[in-house]
Amino acid sequence: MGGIISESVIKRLPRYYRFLGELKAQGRERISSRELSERMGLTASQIRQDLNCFGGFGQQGYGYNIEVLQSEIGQILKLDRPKNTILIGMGNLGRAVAMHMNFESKGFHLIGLFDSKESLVGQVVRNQPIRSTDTLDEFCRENLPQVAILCIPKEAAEGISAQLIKLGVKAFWNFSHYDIAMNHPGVVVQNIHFSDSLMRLSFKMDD
Amino acid sequence: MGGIISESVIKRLPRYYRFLGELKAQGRERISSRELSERMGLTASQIRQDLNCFGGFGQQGYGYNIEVLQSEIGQILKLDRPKNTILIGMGNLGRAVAMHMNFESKGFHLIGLFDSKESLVGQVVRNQPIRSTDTLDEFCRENLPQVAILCIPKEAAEGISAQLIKLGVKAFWNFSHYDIAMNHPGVVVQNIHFSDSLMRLSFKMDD
DNA sequence: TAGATTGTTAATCGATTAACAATC
DNA sequence: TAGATTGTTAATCGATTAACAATC
Repeated sequence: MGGIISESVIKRLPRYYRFLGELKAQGRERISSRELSERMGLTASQIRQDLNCFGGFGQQGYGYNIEVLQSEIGQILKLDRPKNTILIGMGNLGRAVAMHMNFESKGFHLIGLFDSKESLVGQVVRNQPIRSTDTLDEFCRENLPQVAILCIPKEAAEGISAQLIKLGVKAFWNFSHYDIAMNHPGVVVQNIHFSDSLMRLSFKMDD
Repeated sequence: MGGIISESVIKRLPRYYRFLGELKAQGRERISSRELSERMGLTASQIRQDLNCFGGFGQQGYGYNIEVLQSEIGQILKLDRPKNTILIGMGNLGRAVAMHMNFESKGFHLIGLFDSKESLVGQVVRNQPIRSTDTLDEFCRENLPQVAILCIPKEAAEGISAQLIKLGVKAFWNFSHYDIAMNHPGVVVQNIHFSDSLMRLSFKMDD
């Protein structure tokens, strides 16, 4: 409890959070590790092991209170903490990410949108003006974003990420193929690599 | 060699493919497992183990020929095989996926775009008309897509995926939170769950 | 109390790393 | 040939599963 949490456990936490949210929405009050395991396609053992990395949230003979457990996991995931966030790159992908995601429910406050293309600057997306990347330094010094979402090509990502790290950005949601984590150890990164996912899909298809 | 490949190995294959592609683009001809391991942040042992799941692509005392190895991995990933693909859901996300992805280079031929919203039907994206989901059955019987990309909400995904599986779709690239794999064992699925990734990012941020 | 189900320890399984003989 | 580096076997490490005493 409280020690270093393995990547395997971290990967499963958001899924627990989602499943518990659904159960809560269905009006369910309690659930056993066995029933949850059947719904999620895991073993009951694994669920109990995972949860006990963080504390004893259950009760013998009863199981887990769904609302309490979901809320606990939400706190473990720090979804309640406000995280000032900027998004760089307002092409198709950046636009979709900006419009599509429910950032606020996870504590990510989207405070700035940026693009280097002058023709996009000034356009309004999600009630926010697209700003020029020329103003990035100034904006960051004033607003101290902690998180940056990179929807830019690999070549641009190298420079921008170095710049942002200097300006105090500590976490990246990275849609580019530039390997931030490799080049800047200590920074927190989650990658979304569409093409890797597509290739794995291709691999798994029948012969 | 040729046996069952573990998920851990499958996850790394696209990354090998990408790194080798870059080395090739740089004009490099050969590389040792040691040098590749340093560039990728892995151990040389792991690389050799991974590759030897599929065959002996290297040569003692020399290393690996970059072009040959990349091409071999491409074949292992079946990127050369044509895969007729449809995309369901042309909201912000579907649009971005349709415009942004370089499908063709991985063998995915995008042959149809669909949405249930009548106001979108007829619009042209990426040189293709958006079709009504009412015409899905007919279209699939005529064109036999093997892959479907789902950019629709959870509620819609349940029905659409069942429908598509009946129509012979064998693989899904799933952006929804509906758990296709769980409900339809035997079907091939790769999920992209943005919000799970965001939650993991949140978790990893400093306290 | 009896039944259920947790928290936790021990056993198993699989993946990663190390070592080294084979060989280019 | 000597040096380099693979392919592969053995050792280690970590994650998953099983088992069960604790306890609600």
